[in-house]
Amino acid sequence: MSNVRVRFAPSPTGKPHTGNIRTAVFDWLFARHNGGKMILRIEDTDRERLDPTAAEEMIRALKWVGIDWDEGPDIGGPHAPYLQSDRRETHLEYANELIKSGNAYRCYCTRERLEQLRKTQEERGLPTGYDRRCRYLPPEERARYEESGATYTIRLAMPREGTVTWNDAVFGDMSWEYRLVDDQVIVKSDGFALYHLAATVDDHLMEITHVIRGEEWLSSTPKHIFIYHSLGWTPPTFVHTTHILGPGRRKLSKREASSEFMNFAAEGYLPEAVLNFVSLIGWTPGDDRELLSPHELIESFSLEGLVGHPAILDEEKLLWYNGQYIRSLSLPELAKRALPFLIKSGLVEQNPSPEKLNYLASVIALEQERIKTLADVASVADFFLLDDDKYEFDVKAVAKWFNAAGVGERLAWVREKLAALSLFNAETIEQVIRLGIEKFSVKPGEVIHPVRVAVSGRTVGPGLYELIDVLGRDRSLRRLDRALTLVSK
RNA sequence: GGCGCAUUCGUCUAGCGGCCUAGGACGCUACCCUCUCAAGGUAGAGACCACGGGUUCGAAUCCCGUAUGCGCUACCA
Repeated sequence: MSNVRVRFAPSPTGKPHTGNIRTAVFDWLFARHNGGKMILRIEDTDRERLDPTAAEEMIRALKWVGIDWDEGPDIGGPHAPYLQSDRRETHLEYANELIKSGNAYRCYCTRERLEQLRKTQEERGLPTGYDRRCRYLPPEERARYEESGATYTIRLAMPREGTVTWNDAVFGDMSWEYRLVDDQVIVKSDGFALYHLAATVDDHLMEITHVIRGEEWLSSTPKHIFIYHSLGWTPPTFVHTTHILGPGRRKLSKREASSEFMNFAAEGYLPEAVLNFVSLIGWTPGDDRELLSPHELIESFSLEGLVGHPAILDEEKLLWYNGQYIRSLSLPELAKRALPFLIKSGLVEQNPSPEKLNYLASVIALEQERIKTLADVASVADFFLLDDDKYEFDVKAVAKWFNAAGVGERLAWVREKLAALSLFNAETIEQVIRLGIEKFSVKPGEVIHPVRVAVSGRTVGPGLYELIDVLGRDRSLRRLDRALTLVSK
């Protein structure tokens, strides 16, 4: 399949949804796996729901997660335009062709009549749908409508009998009775084509070979196939992907942070982790691998691995992925990515000096295996960045370690020894602590823990010797002094 | 209501008739490592394969029914 062409066709009606992006990911992996083309098309035919910033945000989200495309509204391509509203004339052209061949017709019914119709159908427990009044309009009545200049929509004249079949790449052999399919409106009274027509025409004209889209489209595929056939075209392969659900197997609601895709970026997730995670929701490489680089994802991707049932997005697992990727990052890279989060939390100034950047790197080196998101750096390493008289002491930590007998004496002793050290590094610091343990004949923890609380304010964190080393002698001594004032005499 | 799709550990999934007394991962528990927290390592608990019928020498795997969930049923996508 070297001529594979797939398209991701979002409608710009709001913030990018995780489900949308996952579909884009599948498109992209499939295109790249086959050496085909990835096309971005913006389906903005719904002028009422249009959100002017949505397309940009979509592009930003796609780029963030690492997806690129070969043709699109931003870069053009051989099948331009890629903004669906710019293709209006083309859609109309084919709508008229459908009318000419008797596969579509103008419908003059008012919205009011349609609403009334639906209401009675619902009341009587009948299947809802258009009653095809205008399809069988007497010629003279039709002429009257035309002369009066009445507005109209264009509807598909669906076959009243027969069955349509196709092979869905995910769900396998599908078959549908045509008589159950409604005479769908394909052109609105405002002259814009509806999805069914627009997408079908564009997909064909853009030579799309595989239509990868959400399973909500499964039920309308018969309409699309009917359009393809009516126009004498060959339908593409349909690939209907199942939905991503929220906790409780409910639809991923806007309430869930994970539904809005770029929240992942804001929360400090790495794009490569998100890509890996999202790829594995509803798709499996077929083996036991969990950690796959973008390259490996592309290499392993196949339609056969697509799963036929919806999946719940498990944020705990995403967190694990993120931790894995954070630990695999080089130090400079991690520092670079964490910096914006530090700045945002006010721990680091806007344009830090090279010295500060250096210090940051050594801090992050100590915390790398302790964080799961970039945002965690701020909470876990704040004491490194706060002034020596500003970092906070954890109340419980103080209560536990500063009240024991002899703590003040040990802390003061350590303070003096550290001050006297000619060479100040993790190794010599450890020697001091060890010496203290021996001198006071106490358990290691009885020296180590109070010192840790003294210099960091808490009981958890990196190894004490490295911690003090990074903090530096002057700051450590100041902190020890500050802690001494808190120790019960 | 009609039509369609789905149903394996809490979660993501492997499985495409015998290799399954159902495998992996996240999470959970215990232990090891250790100055704490992590990370890492080891072990464990966790699924009567939704339920009921078939088909077959043999079914998680094929067929039918039921239940449940989801989707579609718009001049939204």
